[in-house]
Amino acid sequence: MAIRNHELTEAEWDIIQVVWEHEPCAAPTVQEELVARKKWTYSTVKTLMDRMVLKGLLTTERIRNLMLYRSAISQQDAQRGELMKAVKRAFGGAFTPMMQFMLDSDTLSRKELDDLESLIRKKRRENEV
Amino acid sequence: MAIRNHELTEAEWDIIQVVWEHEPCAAPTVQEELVARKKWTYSTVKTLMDRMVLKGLLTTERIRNLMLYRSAISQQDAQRGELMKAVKRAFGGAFTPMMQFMLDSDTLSRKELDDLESLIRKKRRENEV
DNA sequence: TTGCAGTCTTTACAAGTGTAGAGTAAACTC
DNA sequence: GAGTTTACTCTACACTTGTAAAGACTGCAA
Repeated sequence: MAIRNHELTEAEWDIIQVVWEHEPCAAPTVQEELVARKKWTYSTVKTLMDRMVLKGLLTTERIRNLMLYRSAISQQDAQRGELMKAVKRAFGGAFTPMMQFMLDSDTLSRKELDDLESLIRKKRRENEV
Repeated sequence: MAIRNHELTEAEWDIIQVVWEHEPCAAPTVQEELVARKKWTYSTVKTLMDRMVLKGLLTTERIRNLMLYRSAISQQDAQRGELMKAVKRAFGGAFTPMMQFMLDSDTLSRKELDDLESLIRKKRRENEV
């Protein structure tokens, strides 16, 4: 099973996030969940979801005449894909320059810096064991 | 001057990177630089570049009958935009979860972890001064 | 002064993305 | 069982993105 590059579009991100939270779920559920933020009609959501099935991002199961959707990729995989894409495009594929950039460019708040440092410490302790 | 969200497409990234390196430069220069990797014809490159001018990503200056291009956004801005987009889409807009993810998911090598740690130390020292 | 080399302009087109209306079918309601 | 609701299917359309051919212009070389 190859490591596939899961690239989601903006709209697909909105949808799959609702699916992760509610799966298995039907298209109307997703639409209701998103209508406030996105003002999408049912048709729009349903079309997007069906296209995602074609792409292998969601799966369906028909129960009588209700269509249930599930995610076909994990949140982790999608997150990794998105992150990789950014690193590849903007930083030549290497993480260290990206880190460098974040640290140098006031992208991170002081709090975030603190958090990051303690995350690393923790990680390091785990590894040493 | 608002903080614009500079979102570049894949092809636009390829092009602007050459422009950053050579600016001011003409379209044929960019095409020659990219033809090995991308196999784009002159027409393709020129079309992409002109669209980028319309979008405000590049600027032009006509010198006699040569068109010179310059980037209209800095590499930093573009990098930040790309990073922000990923963080926004995949991690709810917060950096700490993204860091957490990288540390937890074997996205980073040991070397990268080391680098990161020393980057942070350095940053911290600078801040304390 | 005619043609060639280099550059630019115009136009096009297929695939992907966001968006949705209209029609249909099943199911609940009275 | 007829009407209303709910969900689904089919079709469409505009915009963006990647890709490029064809034609036009211009300045230098012979």
